[in-house]
Amino acid sequence: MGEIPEDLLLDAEENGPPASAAGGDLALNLEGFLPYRLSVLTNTVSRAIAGAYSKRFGISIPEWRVLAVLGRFPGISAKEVTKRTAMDKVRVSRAVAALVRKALIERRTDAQDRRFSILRHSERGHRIYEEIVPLALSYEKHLLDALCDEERDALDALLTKLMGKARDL
Amino acid sequence: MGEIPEDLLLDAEENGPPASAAGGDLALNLEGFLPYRLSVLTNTVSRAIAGAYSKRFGISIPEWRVLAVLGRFPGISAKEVTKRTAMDKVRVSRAVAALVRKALIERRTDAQDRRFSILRHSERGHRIYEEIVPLALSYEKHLLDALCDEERDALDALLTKLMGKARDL
DNA sequence: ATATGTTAGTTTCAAATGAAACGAAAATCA
DNA sequence: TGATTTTCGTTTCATTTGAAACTAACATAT
Repeated sequence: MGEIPEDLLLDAEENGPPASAAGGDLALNLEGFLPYRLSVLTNTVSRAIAGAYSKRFGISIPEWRVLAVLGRFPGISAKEVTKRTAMDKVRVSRAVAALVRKALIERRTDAQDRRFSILRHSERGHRIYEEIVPLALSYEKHLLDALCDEERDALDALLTKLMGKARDL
Repeated sequence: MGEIPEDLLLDAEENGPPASAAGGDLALNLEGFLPYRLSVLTNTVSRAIAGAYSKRFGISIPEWRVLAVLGRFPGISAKEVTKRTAMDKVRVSRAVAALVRKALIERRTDAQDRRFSILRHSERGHRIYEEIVPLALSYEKHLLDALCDEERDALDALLTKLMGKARDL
């Protein structure tokens, strides 16, 4: 997404009101439109975090996600990673391939069912993981610093509710 | 992003606890990690809305965003679109080119400063815009149906606060 | 005036993306 | 047993993406 404008969430009328307000009462002002606000916030956050590790460790966002989920669930298959990261299988496949190439994870084949892979951190991958986790957590903490305890609980509940609704198209 | 797993925001331990909890106390569980939750929610929402118009009207998400912002601010330049959509100038340039090609917007050159373009809906573009706006709004309404009035106000405030924090890396 | 710098917008090029087709392994059915 | 279907994961291919280089127009400084 690139540049984040300085005035996105500020006064929408700074450049004068729209010349025509689009027909009737229907008008969509992007600045206040929930899906749009979510999108801008998410991209801003993702970029900030990625910026903190992508250059330094030479890994992409999908690669970091795989590393992150393997930190909590060592030994799971690519299919499991798919479910736990909400990435599609092509992305996971490529991220896993890249991490194997960089020797940050190890891949075995499940002897019981040879369609499944068994993925876990390599030693070096685990060290990198342990370096990135505090970065990620501290950025999350930075974000949450804006909120008091009640607000955090409210946010948690709101995101859960919205996610529930978003799922049923 | 593709497939959204069914159990993403549910019990993280359904497949048994992690074999090892990643060294010390630092542990990042993606399911509860705010940036990740935002990302999944945003992608789910964006895809749902895009699905409602992209096939039917043959326009992409960036194109729709340009159309949307021109609905509220007819006659602005590509630079202005860039600021109001939070898209980088390359994306805007291509979206504008595509919309011009499809005759959904008209592009003139500002006589005062010939570097600037002047963009506005064509008749056909405006009709499409007026068809999509209710779709977008109804999806937003669907999302917000999950919340009561107080929750909506809370969400609004929370997003504003988070955006403020997200901006200062 | 002429040089230097800045801004709006486009193009280039290499990388990321995902739908669809694919191969291999396992499960189900005959 | 052999045939069909399903599942895990990879590959292919066409599209999308964005950083960097570029052009054109304007601004500023000398």
